[in-house]
Amino acid sequence: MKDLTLTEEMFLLAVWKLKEEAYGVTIRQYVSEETGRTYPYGTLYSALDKLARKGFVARSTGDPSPERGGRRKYYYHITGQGIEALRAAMELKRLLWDPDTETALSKS
Amino acid sequence: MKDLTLTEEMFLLAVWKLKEEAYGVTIRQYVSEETGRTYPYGTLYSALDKLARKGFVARSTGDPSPERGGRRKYYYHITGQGIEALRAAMELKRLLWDPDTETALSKS
DNA sequence: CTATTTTTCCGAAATATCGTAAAAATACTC
DNA sequence: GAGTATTTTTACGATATTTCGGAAAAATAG
Repeated sequence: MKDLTLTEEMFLLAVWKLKEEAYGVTIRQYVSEETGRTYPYGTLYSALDKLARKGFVARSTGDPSPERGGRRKYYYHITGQGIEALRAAMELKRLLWDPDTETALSKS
Repeated sequence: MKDLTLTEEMFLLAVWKLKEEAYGVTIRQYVSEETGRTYPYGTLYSALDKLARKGFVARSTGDPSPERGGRRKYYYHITGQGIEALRAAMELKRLLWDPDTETALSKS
């Protein structure tokens, strides 16, 4: 099972959070707002590609009827596997982060 | 402000958790147990080096009086900056992960 | 045809990870 | 103290992976 990169994790969370509205631009904007860091499109789409290839997101073509023209959007949806990966990653971090958790060594 | 890699985050958490007992071998073992993944020493020490250079951990020479000989240990301690970095990273993740949190876009 | 929005492309540069043999430092034994 | 066993760290080239930039292309409405 491949791990999630930090940025992958970030973008995956964004996809998850944005639900029906997750496409390139909104994802980028969302991550930018939350992290204070703006990623170039190269990074964004490359990460989304990797997520798709790992089966953590799926892509669907958007309806071609926006407000003022412009290229068709591709929406991203988190998959079951994606949710699972996210949940596992978060679980691990929470476990480690939780101050009450004993370490294996501290029990000696 | 440099970000933490996923593995860096991992090792930093381990250092933090192991407190006075954090040196190469215990760190490696701890991470291995928690994640189910064993990192080679190259990866381990390279990550610790980077953490040290970023000021997130400090290194101190251990007392040379173990049980059965062997090279001197170098203990790692998390620094204030390290704690701050960890806290920030965790905070962000918790925020994003928390299902109740509204997205900027969902408020429209 | 023009304006607009979104995605793609792609090589270069930066980083991360691997593996493992070797070196260093120390205690123990006689 | 010399040799041996033990523990831990270091070194480092080779791979692999990520990230960057941003101009260009695609798709669409007016």
